[in-house]
Amino acid sequence: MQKLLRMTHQREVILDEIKKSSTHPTADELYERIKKKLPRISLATVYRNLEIMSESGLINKLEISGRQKRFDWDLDQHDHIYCIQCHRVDNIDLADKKDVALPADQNRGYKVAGCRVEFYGICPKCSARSQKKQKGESKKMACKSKCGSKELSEKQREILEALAKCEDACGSKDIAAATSLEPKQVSCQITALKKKGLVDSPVRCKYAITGDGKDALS
Amino acid sequence: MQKLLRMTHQREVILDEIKKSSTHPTADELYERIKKKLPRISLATVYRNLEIMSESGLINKLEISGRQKRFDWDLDQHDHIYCIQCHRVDNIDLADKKDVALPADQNRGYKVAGCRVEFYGICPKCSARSQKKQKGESKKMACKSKCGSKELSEKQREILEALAKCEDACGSKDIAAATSLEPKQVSCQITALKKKGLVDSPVRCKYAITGDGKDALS
DNA sequence: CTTGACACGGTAATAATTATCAACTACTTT
DNA sequence: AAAGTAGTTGATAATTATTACCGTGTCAAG
Repeated sequence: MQKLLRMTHQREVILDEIKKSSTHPTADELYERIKKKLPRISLATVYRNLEIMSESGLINKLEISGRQKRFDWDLDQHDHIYCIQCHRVDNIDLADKKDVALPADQNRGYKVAGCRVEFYGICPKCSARSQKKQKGESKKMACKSKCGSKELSEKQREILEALAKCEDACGSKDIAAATSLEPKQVSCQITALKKKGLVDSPVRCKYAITGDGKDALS
Repeated sequence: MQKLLRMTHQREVILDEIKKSSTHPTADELYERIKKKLPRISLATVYRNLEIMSESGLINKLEISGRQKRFDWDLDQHDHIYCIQCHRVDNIDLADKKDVALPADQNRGYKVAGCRVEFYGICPKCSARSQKKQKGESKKMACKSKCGSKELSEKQREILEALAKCEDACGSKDIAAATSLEPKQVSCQITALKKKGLVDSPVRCKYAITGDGKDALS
């Protein structure tokens, strides 16, 4: 029934790379690592083979809440804990998992195929990091993604540079004057910059650049 | 700390629509329903407000394995079971959930914020459906989504009719223009139609109706 | 040595979501 | 009430992660 699968060089290298990882790498992470050994490999090949290998039971595909899929060489039953900030995933071993059985009257007619228990929280690294810079409230922005909206548009950069020059907080009119942008555009961009945590508003309607904002400029 | 949020008409309607649903609708599903009441609303507004409302605790955002996010008006702690075929999500109530505590020696340094228990299986509708047509090999396609069936949705019929009128293959943009559907919807539906064999693609990115497709129209 | 199934790399397409932005509306201050 | 600021909206572009497509290449069986 199970089709024999050809063990190509690419597949060997992919499998090898997964077996080496203690974390649960994403397709993308694996691709980056594998490229060093097989510079000509295609991202599509990595995805394709991860899918094929997980279907044929050589590896496990993890579906952790709402993010990229991750792959695991450990085929034994175990559960996971993940970091809501950096999204790393670690293994956990739940001894009393069998207690979490679905009462028969609760299955709503489903043919139950399995159960996943997922813990979530903040990993050691992230809690260390957030202690360092707990001054900025930036809960969401903490490490939402590698480049998630960190990039500045031309207008935003212009505004930030203008703000960097001012010693104290200034109103959007001042900024508009300093940047040759229209006032309307300024207030719109200020909002965006505030969301990114690069600008804050110490007084109503006055804005100043934050530490992060200065960092973003350099 | 929590900013008061302005209850606009759009937000009212969105909230209202969620409260009405017994299922756990996706942003897209909500958009489709809301459009009937507010034809001018933008999909972005729906996404934006779902995010804002879940952040401010008016609704709950569900992160079920590897698919679209879903939204829930029920703020009480409860868990879910989902169908691995049609991806519907139902509530379950786990009395003995507290037994699934993470042993202190297992937390791997995480500050644990919570735990999610997810059951999965095949929902009553899907198991009924797969019994009926177990002849067809189609393992994956069995009932991948509502458009897995032989029935034509309104949109699909519209697209097929448009294609029937064209002599030669045309791109999805042309179809979108001819049908007054949004291009996104068109390409999604085209894919479904291709899988059903009612449409094929003689040239990359160009589509034409097949014999079966013509039959399906009559 | 042909044949055909499978696999590869490159790239376009897709799906879901998020970002940007100009126009607008609702609040606050005067 | 006027003026200005903050927050919202619709339209659309962009992004992220993944999958589909396609022409070419490889390998093993007949």
